[in-house]
Order: sequence, then structure tokens, then C-alpha cells
Amino acid sequence: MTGKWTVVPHRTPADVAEAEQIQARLRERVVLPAEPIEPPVTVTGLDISYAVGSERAVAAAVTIEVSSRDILEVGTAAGVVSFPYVPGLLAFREIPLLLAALDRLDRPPEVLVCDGFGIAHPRRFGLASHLGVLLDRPSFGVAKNEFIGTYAEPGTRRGEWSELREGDEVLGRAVRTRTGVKPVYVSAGHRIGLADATGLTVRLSTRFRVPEPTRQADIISRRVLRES
DNA sequence: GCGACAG
DNA sequence: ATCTTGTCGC
Repeated sequence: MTGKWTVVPHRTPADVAEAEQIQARLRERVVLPAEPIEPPVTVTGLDISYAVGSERAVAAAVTIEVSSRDILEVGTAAGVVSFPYVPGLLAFREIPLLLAALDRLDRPPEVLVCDGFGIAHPRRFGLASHLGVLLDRPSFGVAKNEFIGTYAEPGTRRGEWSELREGDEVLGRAVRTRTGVKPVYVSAGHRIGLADATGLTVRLSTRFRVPEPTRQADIISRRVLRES
């Protein structure tokens, strides 16, 4: 079931070693522009909900209008995950179902936002980068928890941020989307810079810590899962 | 060797 | 990720 916008097909690897091979090969395709991208009218958020004690899961792709934060379109896909959760290899667990959910959208996504990381990853190729490369679309990640790198606590006000880095290498930002609330961790995935990813993250999260596209994808995937 | 470890 | 309601607090 190759998605209509999938540029690079996905195969589930047989083991961790094969997954890391694929990761290393695809990573070479990542492009991170220094210039701002064309401001998108919509952003498509992605997330997956899992059933307890089984491999059943539901993915949701939710396209949100940036200016209004309204939902424009929803695509979902139920299925069975075929790769275990391994830190650093999350993409191999989630990508098949995410691609299926994206397939259900009529309008091709402009910019993708994932629950997780882009290049802020042990091998600089997290879920957001992986999906961006497969679809050849701009993508970035917004994670709720830290993974790698260190950062200074950002200012307490909404919109303030600090660099997430490993040594001299800037991997992302800890971004305050709500005043006085724990920051989210933003990283570029593919074909987008950190400044754009940060700006979109803040614009898309007005009432809640998590930006609307991934927040709605979380809510909808969870609802569809329990209704199945 | 011992933890830590996106979702 | 997931099991789970109300409740305390800003």
C-alpha cells in the first residue's frame, strides 16, 4: 500500500541492525535550509494510539489551518504494529501506520509535524526526519519529553526558548508554548529550519502545551482506537 | 559496568 | 505508548 505521496517506499526491517542500516542510508537525504520556507497555510499533525497488551494501534493525520487552528481534514488508519519500540528506532514502529493515515487525506500535506524528534536524535535521524525524507515534505518534531542533548531552562514566558545541544552542535530548542508550563522540545526534521519550526509550534499552540495538529491527532487516534 | 532512553 | 477520576491549585 504505497501512499500516493510516498516518494521513498518503506519496508519494516527484520531487526535492529537492518533498521540502523536503513537509517544511515536515508539520513543522507536530509536537507536543512538556512533560509525560511514559504509560510504554510496548513500543517498536518501525526500521532498513534496503542491498545494495551496487544499490537493494535490507530494512527491519525490531522490537517490544521495555521491562521485559525481549525481542523480541515482528518485521516485515520487502524492496524497492527510490526516493530518493537526501541529508543532511537521509533520511526520503524510508527511509519507504516502513519503513511496509511496520510493516504486517507485528500489534500497532500504542506508541512508535517510529528510527536517526537527530528534531527535531535542519537544518529540525527528521528521520526520527523524519516517521514519528511520518505514523503519529501518539510517536517519537524515536537516532543513532550527530552531524549538527548542538554539545555538551559528557557525563560518562563510563552514564546521563550533555549537551545538543545550536544557539545557545539545545535539539535533543537526547548520551547515554552504556555507561560509557566514545562517546555516542548522542537527539532527540525527535513526541509525546514529551527526558526520556522519554532514559530509554527508557538503559533499552533495557544491554549495547550502541545500544538494543535499533534494534539488533535492524539485525541482522534485515541477515540478511533477505543471505538474499534 | 551502571543508568538513561522520543512514543 | 498504556492502566485511570476526581481533585487541588493558579
